[in-house]
Amino acid sequence: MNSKKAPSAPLTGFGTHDHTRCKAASMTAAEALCAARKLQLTPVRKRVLEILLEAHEAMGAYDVLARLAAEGLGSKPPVAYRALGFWVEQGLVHRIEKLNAYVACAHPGRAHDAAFMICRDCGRVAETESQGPFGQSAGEAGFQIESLVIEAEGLCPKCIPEAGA
Amino acid sequence: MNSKKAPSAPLTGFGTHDHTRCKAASMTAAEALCAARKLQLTPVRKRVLEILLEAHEAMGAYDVLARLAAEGLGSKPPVAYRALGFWVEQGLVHRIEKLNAYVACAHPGRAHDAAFMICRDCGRVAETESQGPFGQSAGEAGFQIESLVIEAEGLCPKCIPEAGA
DNA sequence: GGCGATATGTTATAACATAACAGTATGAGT
DNA sequence: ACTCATACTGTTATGTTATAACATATCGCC
Repeated sequence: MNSKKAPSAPLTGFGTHDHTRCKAASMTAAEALCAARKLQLTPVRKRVLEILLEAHEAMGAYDVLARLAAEGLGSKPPVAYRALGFWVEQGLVHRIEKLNAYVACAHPGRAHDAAFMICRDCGRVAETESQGPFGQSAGEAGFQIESLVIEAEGLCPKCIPEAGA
Repeated sequence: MNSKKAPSAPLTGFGTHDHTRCKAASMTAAEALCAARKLQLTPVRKRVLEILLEAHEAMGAYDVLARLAAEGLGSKPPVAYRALGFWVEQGLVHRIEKLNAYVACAHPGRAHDAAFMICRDCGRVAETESQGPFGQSAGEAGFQIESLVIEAEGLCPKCIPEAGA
């Protein structure tokens, strides 16, 4: 009985917000970042980030690719994977392992370990920041953490029976 | 310059231990669990769990399948995926999202949210328990968590230059 | 011994990802 | 301007992971 409803308004968190502004802010952050790190903000890269920001949702690599292809910007998987990989490296896009999907970072410009809440009903994804899930145990084990995946699956406020809208 | 060395001794954590005993204990736990929940411990299911316990390492579904096939226990992907899915549902096997792989639970019989440390050099995986990575934020957001993925990638003690063996 | 439920066997294909190499653009140094 | 090195994109081909759908078998129960 999953509703599989499409989001009625674009959102990445579970609340709404001024999306035009957030998109513009992210693109500005991307430009600044590329300039600072002497990286090329090429048409494919730029467009891939825009696509994710416009969707404001987690998208599969092939979904991104389809949009690129529709615009004549590359039609083969490596084109999409390379651009996505570029942004993931730069921290402006996160990969959601549980979904094999990619989402634009909600906090560009700030270094952070992202944590995600994934609604199994509507599919929306909200990004928050991690609270250091390993406590002392990684340090005690002598393990040197380089990257972190934190993803919760469950029901978002709108999809919880009763409590939802 | 990654060494890609195979583990010299079987281990799931980064330390060694009495593996024969841990395997037997897990199989006993599995039998008890199936009896308690009135689930069938069929040959395929049993063998899949044994394979993971013997490997004592994260294995891909197709690796598990290859071993099943070698023993005449099923040669097509769904056979392996179903048995793995069964154990994941029962909590005796965890899926490592970052590796698309499966590993026998190191703490069978205890309900827990698992967290993993994955060495990017030697590929070994250690299981610990989670510290609740979302703090208040999931509750505040009204998100109802049903399952949790926590995976750190980095260097295990043996693979850290200087500090290692 | 027939029925429902559960599990396995099998075919086929979907979905996700990358290796390898060819071509193109850009920028630095001369 | 020329040439070289570097970085990016285009393309082919293939590898890897996963599941839908349906057929067959097995088991417990009445």
